[in-house]
Amino acid sequence: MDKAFDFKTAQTRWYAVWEEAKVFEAKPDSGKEPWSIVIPPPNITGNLHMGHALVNTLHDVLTRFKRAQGYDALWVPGTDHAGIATQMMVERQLKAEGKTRHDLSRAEFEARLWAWKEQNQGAIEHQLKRMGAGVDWTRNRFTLDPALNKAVRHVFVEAYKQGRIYRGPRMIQWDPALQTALSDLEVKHEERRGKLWHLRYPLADGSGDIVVATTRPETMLGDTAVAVHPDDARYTAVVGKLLNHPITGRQIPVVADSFVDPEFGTGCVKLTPAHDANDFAAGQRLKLDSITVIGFDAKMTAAAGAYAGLDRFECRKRILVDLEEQGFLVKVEDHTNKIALSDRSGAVLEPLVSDQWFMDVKEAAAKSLEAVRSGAIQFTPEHHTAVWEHWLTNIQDWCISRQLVWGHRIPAWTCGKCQHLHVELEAPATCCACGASELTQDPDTLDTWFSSALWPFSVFGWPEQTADLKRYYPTSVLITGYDILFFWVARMAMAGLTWMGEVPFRKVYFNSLVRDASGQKMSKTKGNVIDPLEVMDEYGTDALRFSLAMAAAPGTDIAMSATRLEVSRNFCNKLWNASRFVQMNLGPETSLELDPEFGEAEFWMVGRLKAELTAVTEALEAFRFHDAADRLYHLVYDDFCSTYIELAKVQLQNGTAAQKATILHFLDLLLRALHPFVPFLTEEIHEAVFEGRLPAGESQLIAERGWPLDSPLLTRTGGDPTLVPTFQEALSTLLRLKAENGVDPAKRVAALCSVKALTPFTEALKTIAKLESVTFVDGDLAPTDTRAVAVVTGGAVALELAGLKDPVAERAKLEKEREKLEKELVALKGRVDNPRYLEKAPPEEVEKARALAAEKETRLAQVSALLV
RNA sequence: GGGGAUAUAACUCAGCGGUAGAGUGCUUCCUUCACACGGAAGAAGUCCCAGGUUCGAAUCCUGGUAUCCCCA
Repeated sequence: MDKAFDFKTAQTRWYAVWEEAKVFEAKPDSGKEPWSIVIPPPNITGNLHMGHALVNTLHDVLTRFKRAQGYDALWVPGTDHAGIATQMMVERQLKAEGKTRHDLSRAEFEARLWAWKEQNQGAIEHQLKRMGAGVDWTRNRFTLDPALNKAVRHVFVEAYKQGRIYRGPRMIQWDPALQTALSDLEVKHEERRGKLWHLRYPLADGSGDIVVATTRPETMLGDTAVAVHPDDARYTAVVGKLLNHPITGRQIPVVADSFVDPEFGTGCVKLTPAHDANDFAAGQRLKLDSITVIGFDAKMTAAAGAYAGLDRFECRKRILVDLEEQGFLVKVEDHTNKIALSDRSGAVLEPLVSDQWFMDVKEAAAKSLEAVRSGAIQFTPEHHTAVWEHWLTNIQDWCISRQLVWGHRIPAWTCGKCQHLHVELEAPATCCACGASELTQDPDTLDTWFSSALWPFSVFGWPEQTADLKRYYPTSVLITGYDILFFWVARMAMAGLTWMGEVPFRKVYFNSLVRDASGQKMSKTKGNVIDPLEVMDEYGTDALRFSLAMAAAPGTDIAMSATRLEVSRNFCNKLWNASRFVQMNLGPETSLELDPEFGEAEFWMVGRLKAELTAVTEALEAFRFHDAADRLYHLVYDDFCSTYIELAKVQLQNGTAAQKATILHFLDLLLRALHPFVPFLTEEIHEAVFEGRLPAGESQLIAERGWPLDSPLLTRTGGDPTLVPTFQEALSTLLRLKAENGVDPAKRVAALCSVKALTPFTEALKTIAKLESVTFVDGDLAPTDTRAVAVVTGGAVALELAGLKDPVAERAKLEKEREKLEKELVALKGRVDNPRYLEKAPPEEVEKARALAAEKETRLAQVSALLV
């Protein structure tokens, strides 16, 4: 084995081997219990970013863990067609050629989109392989696959028949840049400094005028009323009167409606039902006319009269000039208002009335609420249930149609002759109402999330009742970012409960956001993006994965940094070198088939392994990835490398094959537990160390081996579990005495020890602490002029330091320890002597406190004795 | 306007009712035969503030303060 772990070689070798061995393929006929998870399908437009790296690491850790535990583990991969994003990419490409999509026919444009998909889909898939993602590629899906399209059409047609999907003119958020409607979720609100203009509207009867306040004067061309609050005494007299519109001269009424906020502006608002969601609703209630003055191109329509053809913002400027000239502009105030922007294009959205398809999701939302309330779906971290409650109880109908080409085309056809609407799975040949054959399909496609919502069952072939569907639905777990709780998780829950009659997943783990080293959100504009592909080249894929797992504490965002990555890279190298050391010293005859031989160190080590592997297993079951990774980190570093290997060095170098086999067994357990986190590293070590040493019938690939907690080795007990910790204490105390007294660490001095139980560790103490000798003494160790003494559990240790001892420093140290012990004892005594404590605290707690107090007291006595 | 989260060592964060923890950084030291991507020793914290519950609170409750996120 090389002196350092060469991650570049390891991480390019093994994926193909695993694929070849079909390690990741589901085994429906294995008789094993199924365990399944579906990937949050990455966009085909995307490249692997830190978010993907995290979510896929966690998926892979869990899937490999479950497979090792003996489940038929299935991780379904796939990609998402990403309607808007993909279309934007291809339109950009066309623009470079000096064309727009309107220069192409729909079929030609679609062909370009598919070509782009074919060219780019491979990128993200390749990047997933680089991460080591153990997905079942034989079940790879794409949201526009014919089978998945069938699922979409099926849902659409059924929901339409049930009245859950309908089409109608509604006020929607229109993106003038992308030329499509958006759902509420695709809108982001931003605060911007604007103005509040106070405009005078004269009463038609000449009895005066009223002043309205508006943030969007250009929409006044579409005013059909002015509204006040019915209880607003200032305006009671004018309700019902007519006004002369300052620009159009049209007469419009003053109406009363309680939606008006009397505190805002003048308490008077103009109503423009065609261009504001509140006004639209008021217009419906009050049966007002609606005049559309801004078109889908964000320019003023013919209805805007003299302003027709102007851009909406240009129109605003012009209209304000005109209002001022004619004396209708009363006042201008600074005003901060929230404006609606397109999450995709960034364009200022225009609320417009438009004919769109909607889905009524009230019933499905109620079912989803119930699923979480009843525990049928469990969230980690739990607090997301509050967000779930809040959103689903206030849910609005979902605008599902998009004016895009790339996506699932709406299966609706209109008869050119009688206008009859057909919603069918397949294109009807003739109109069922009039028999005509001139049917045109709705040009629009569905919101991308419409198909994503069906993902947990469409990937298994639904609506066909496939074997996979029966076996792997509902999936076991969903792991995804909390930022798509509404977009995706809620919609999957609704779809699953509606169409499958069962939750799509039993547990949801919301992973955190990965931020930069200082906790800032990564963004291209800030230039603080950490690219996982570069990280894999620089630190290794295993280091990246381990860093992410270490930091994945539920509910806390991850600050990713070079330091973190270095820690993981160093850890990988440490494990590599410990393995290398073991490997170097194994004779050819050492194998896992030999019966391991146990001594004190082995009993202690197996106890540590048992405790930690149990805790790691529990942590993984509870999605405490950070806890699992952290325990393994310390198990390797502190217990295995720093303590056990040091103790076992003699056996490793000069011991019997059986003694060496014991060490080999421990390494085997560690590697198997670490494999889900660092698959390339462990596979590489497994090959280098265990080739020819595995029991017959055991897989040569660690990816196929079992979870170590089941190992019979872990049931071995015996020895005194306190010995090794006491040895560690004695060792570090002796080293401390050396350091404090300025002794060269390499200088061999004589040591004394009053803890007789440590006799078996004499050689270890001598070797590791570089001592000339270790003499065990009866009774107490008293300090002398040449002897530095320190207290340890069960006794004391000392160094003979003729001419080297620094009595002042040593005394100061002891005094400090005494002070600390006294302070601790006061606190402990205060507790143990308190009758209320004795009465109320649990007995085992009292016992623990008493034992601790006794121990401290002994130690204090020993320290004090040394100070006399 | 509504909802959620976070405040612990210089930094990034665990712990979340019973003696304050990790990694990094810092100080001092070690070219020791697996590893300097290493080893040893050490210093370092009114656990945001104020109340309350409790025998006992960094941990639970209430109210502040600060920061972040989401929804309208």
